[in-house]
Amino acid sequence: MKKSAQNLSYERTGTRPVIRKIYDCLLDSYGPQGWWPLTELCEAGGTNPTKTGSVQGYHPADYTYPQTRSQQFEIICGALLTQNTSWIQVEKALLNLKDLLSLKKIHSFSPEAILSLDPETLKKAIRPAGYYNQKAMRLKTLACWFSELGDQIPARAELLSLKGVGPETADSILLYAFKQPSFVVDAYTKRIVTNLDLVDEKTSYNEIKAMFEENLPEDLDVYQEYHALLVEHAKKYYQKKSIRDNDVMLKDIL
DNA sequence: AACCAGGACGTGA
DNA sequence: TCACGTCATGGT
Repeated sequence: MKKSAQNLSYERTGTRPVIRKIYDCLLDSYGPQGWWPLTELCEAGGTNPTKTGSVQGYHPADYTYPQTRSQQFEIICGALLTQNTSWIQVEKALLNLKDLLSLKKIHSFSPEAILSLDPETLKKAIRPAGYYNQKAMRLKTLACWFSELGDQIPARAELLSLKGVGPETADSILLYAFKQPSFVVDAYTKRIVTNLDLVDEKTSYNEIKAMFEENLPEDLDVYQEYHALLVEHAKKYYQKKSIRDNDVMLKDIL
C-alpha cells in the first residue's frame, strides 16, 4: 500500500489491528455468509440466512464449494453476470439458462452447453441481468477459455486479459471459483473504507486490495468471508449516502 | 420517478 | 493516468 497520509489517524494503533477488528465485528454481527451462492443449492432448498435482497443458494460456514466443475463454472458465469447488477437478477438469469439447457436434455452446466446456445437464445435467457448483448458474448468468451483451461489455476493477469473481466471479476473468480486467496474489492468495500477514513476517495483498486491482503493472514476462508461480510454490511448502511453516518457500529470500534 | 445494483470498456484529454 | 459516456434490465 502506498505510504501516504491516508491512515494518519491510525498511526498510533496501526492498520493491521483495524482491519482485523472490522472483520471480527462484522462476523460477530452477521455470522458466516455462505458465499458464493449456487443455484443448485437453492433448488435443493438450501440454506437461506436472513439476507438482504437475495434468495437462496448460500452455504454458511461451509468453505468446501465448488465441489464440481459445473459449480465452478457457474461461479465464473455468475461473477460476470453480476457486474453492476443485483444478485437476484443474476439468479434469475442462471435459472433461465439451466431451464433452457434441460429442455435440450443437457443436465450439466458446462462451457460446452453455453457454447451450444445460439446468441439470441442466450441473450433472452440472461436478459434479467442487464447488458445482455455484451454479457452474452463475454459468457461465450469465458466458456471457451474455461473449456480449454483444464485443471490449471489461472493467473490473475490471464483473467484480466479476457474481455469483460476486470479487477473485481478476476478476483471474485480466483477467490470463489478457484479458492485462491485474492481479496475482492467492490464498490461497497471502497465506500466503507473511505467512509471510515482508512483511505481517501482516489485510492486505487489495487491499493485497497493490498491494504487488506497485507493486514490479514493469507487465509482463504477469511478472504471469502470478509468480502461477503462487507457486502452484507454495506447493503444495510451504505446504499443511500444519507445513512452512511449511521455506521456507528464500525466507527465505534476504531 | 429518479436512483441504484456484488463493473468493464473505449475514448479523448 | 483519468474522467466520462456507454451498456440495460428490474427493484425500490
